Amino acid sequence: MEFREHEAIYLQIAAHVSDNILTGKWAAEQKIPSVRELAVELQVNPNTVMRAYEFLQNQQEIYNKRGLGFYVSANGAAQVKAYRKERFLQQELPELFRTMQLLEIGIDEIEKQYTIYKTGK
Amino acid sequence: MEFREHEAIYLQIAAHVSDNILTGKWAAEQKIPSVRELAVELQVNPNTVMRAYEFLQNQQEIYNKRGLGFYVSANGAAQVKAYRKERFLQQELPELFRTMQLLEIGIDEIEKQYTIYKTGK
Amino acid sequence: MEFREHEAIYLQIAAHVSDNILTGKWAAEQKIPSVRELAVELQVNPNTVMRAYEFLQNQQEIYNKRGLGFYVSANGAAQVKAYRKERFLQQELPELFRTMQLLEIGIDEIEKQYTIYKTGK
Amino acid sequence: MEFREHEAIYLQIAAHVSDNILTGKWAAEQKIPSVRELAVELQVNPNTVMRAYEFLQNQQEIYNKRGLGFYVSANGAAQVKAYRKERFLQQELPELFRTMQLLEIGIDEIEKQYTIYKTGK
DNA sequence: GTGGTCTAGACCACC
DNA sequence: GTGGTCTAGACCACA
Repeated sequence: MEFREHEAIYLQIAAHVSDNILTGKWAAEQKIPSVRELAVELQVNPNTVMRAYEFLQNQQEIYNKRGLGFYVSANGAAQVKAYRKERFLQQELPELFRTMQLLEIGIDEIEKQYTIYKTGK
Repeated sequence: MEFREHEAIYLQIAAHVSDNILTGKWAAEQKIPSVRELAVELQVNPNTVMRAYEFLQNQQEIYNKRGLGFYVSANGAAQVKAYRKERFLQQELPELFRTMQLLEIGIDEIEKQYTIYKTGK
Repeated sequence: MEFREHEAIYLQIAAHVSDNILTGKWAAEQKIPSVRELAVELQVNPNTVMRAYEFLQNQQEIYNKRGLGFYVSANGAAQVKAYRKERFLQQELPELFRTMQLLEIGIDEIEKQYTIYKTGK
Repeated sequence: MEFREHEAIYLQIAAHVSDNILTGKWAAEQKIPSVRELAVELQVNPNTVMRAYEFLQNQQEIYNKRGLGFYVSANGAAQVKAYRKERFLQQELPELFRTMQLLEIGIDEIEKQYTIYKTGK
């Protein structure tokens, strides 16, 4: 996995884990990779993975069973989805619209690109 | 002007100046506020404004006339716009689409929000 | 290290680092001294070293690993060399020739001085 | 006339005037353009031209007749030439040789470029 | 430990 | 007046 330059690595890891929970790849109550495992896989310092897990624990997407590891929360996926949807509609979208206006890009252009995106996959 | 917590102030200033160039508020070949002026206006240290100007100079949006101050590049607005449009279409939009897919949000939802946004203004 | 009067210190530091990369003293992918270390060694403010490193990063001679330090770019030396060679041939040399003409100095004089230089070392 | 970015304008003007004296375009004891004339021609502030003239006066390449203007010194050309030749041999050339060594450029390459330069003109 | 940002204040060359 | 550089010192996020 390669990391973007300008975002903290632990946040990128958290997002990555979040994605796996959201898509159901890691189901509720299921154990996720140990800190060390993931650290080796991603070639980062274990502390950094730990920080990502702590972050997700604070958001109650995952929880810790002492001595066993981290597990996906019962309603993990739902929670993540609700949280991110909220943020998407309240923050990201308005920002997008502002940018569009500044760059004089119409909603039709977005639709066009969307079609391209969907067919291109 | 108020600054967001998580982004470097000098980058926010640069973005602000960039916007003014993009919208044509500051036309090509026109002088922009001096480092000291803007520093007073924004209530930050002159060094911070200086960093923002350096950044924009590197991107060739503005240039310096020795002893006179900073000026908007001849094709400043066009350049900024082309650069940002490119980035928007190549990077931000695909990312947006990926998020939409993940959150199961359709293009119709975007259109709906867009209408709300436009009428709300 | 002593600094010339008329050139910004941070540029002299950058040139110094560049030389070390060019000569292969600091090999590709190798860590270079931390900002603080070099600041102590050169007896300058850390900010000044930081500016030098920023400059070199912009030129893609070095890059930053978050939390770890600055590293020589993969093709750092090659890039520096190509860049400087280009500049030498395209800019410095023609300027030299113009000066020679103006001062009525022939190529033979250059050769003579070159011999002196090489033997004198 | 266009000015290089990184060198003080008044020094570039001085060099330009010096060239004219050196080549004999402006002969000894002959009047050179007035400060204002040159300022208009070069589109710079008269103060800047004045500074260049002061600089040349210090080097005794030109002198001032009060109320009349600036004149090329009796032995202006000779003086300029001697001064610049000295600097060329003592400073510029050794620097050049050092660069050549660093970039692994031999004297033969210089000769080759010189031939190209001379025939190209 | 690493870089990154910011402030305050100073001094300078240049136009 | 303009930018440009430098220092000292602080605080922060990140690995």
